[in-house]
Amino acid sequence: MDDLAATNGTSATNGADDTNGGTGAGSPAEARGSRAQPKTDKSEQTRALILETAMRLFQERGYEKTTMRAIATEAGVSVGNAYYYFSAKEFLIQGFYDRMTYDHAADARRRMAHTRDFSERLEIALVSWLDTAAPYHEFAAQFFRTAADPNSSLSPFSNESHPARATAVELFREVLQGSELAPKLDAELVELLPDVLWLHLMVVVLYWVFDRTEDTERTREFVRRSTPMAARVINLSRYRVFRPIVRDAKGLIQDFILPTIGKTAVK
Amino acid sequence: MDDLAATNGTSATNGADDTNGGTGAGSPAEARGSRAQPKTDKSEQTRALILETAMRLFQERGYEKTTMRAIATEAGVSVGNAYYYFSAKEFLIQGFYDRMTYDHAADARRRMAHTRDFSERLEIALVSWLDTAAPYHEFAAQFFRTAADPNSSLSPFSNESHPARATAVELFREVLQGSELAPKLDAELVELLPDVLWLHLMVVVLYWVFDRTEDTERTREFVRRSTPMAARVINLSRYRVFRPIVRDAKGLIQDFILPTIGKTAVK
DNA sequence: ACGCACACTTGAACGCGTTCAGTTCATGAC
DNA sequence: GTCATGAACTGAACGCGTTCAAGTGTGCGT
Repeated sequence: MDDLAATNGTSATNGADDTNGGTGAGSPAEARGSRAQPKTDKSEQTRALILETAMRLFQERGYEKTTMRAIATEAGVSVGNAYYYFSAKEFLIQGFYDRMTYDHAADARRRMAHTRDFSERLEIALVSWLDTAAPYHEFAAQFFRTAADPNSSLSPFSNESHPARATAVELFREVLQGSELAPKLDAELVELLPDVLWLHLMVVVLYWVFDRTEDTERTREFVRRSTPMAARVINLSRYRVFRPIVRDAKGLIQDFILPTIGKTAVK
Repeated sequence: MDDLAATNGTSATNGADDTNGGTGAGSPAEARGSRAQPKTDKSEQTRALILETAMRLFQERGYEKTTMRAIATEAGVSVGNAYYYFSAKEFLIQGFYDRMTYDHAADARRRMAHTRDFSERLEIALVSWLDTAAPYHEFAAQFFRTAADPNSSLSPFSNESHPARATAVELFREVLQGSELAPKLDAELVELLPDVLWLHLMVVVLYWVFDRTEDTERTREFVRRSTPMAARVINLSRYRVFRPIVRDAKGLIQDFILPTIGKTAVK
């Protein structure tokens, strides 16, 4: 946990969506999470220091109980300075979220390398998320509340940019592509599935957030049970009987789900 | 909109879940949304006045921009008094939510009375919700954020009591029971489906909250498309080929979904 | 009539997230 | 060197949700 946000950085974070893109017709002069580009090393260090301190305090006391004043004091800066780097408290979560997504993807890749069984790979990917997120379960609830705000840039859906989602979807593409199932499916479905599997993860996350059992054992059981079923449904989709219903489902996903999470429908 | 919360009351709201039930093992001494039972008429009037004022201001300015001070001033009471009736700002939403659920159920029943086609009845129920909720779309986002907090009693899941959910589930039971489909399904499925259909509504609500199109046209299109598909899936479940997968799905729902939303699994 | 209990009401005060007018500091131009 | 520019930083102040010690009223027992 100490290494969280240790590599401060722009990693794969923001590109150049400031100059054009979504900002045009949106709400006027909406403040972004932080400054566009750091000018100095020192700046970058301060930013990292604040983020690190915040993460530590969040874990120690929870999100709501950690005050901006406490973060600033503990980091040895002023409140105003913290706001210079993170334009609101919730943007501190953004850094945390990006980092965790990255860690999860790395861990899942490592763990599922040994098998080509789709169901197993999917389960590994999901369980890996639960393990990665475990230390933060306590304050995840409070942070989830923020993420559920459609106006917040923290929402897992929409709000252009947010490369964390792309990272996660990419992981699920690999879950599928690395399995023996992928070659058996038609190309269009292979194209669609990663996003659907990511949605599966979102459902698991939702379940996890509300899970009050020891070590979130209930969610883990849920994953163990739901994963083979998902695999079975996908597998069955190859058969003729299911053709029409699969077609409908694909249409629904293409027209209504993907656009919502910021993809243009496959033409 | 003027008539919202006009009939102040306990309508079908709380019964007698104060004396026993869920409070036992829960968090210690958690404050309930308001006092248990009103002692006087005047009390009831004041409460209604505050709720009415709050709802009006929420619609005029949005949830966050409406301050407790403004509500109190506008209603001609003190801030403290507002807190005497609603122990937090979010509990004002509770009143709003209860009321809307009730209105929705009444409207949906009226509208679907003329048909016995399941798909049509389901669509009517969903569209009815969209129509009922339409005036509040603007501030629903902010209120949804609150509802997503697992610790909040506003969460649509869990948190025992909350008769609003029971009302909604009951509506979907009628959607099914009043259709020609119900007699064709096995009893167990008929038992399960209302809750699943309610989940369907929750998905629609989620979609709706994020919907920025004019008159939430996109969500309406989503309902038009997803409803027949849901009907088809349920209809197909009767056939032999699907027997094993339906069994699995039922198991998953019984063991993992229903308990989460406060039902004991059907034995 | 008295007083007592308790529902009801008040508004100042607390701690918080956030803002902003200002100060410090580093860097490049001359 | 010195000075201008703007990034980096400061902390008092604002508005908010919420709390609480203290009031006011009302009905009931005696």
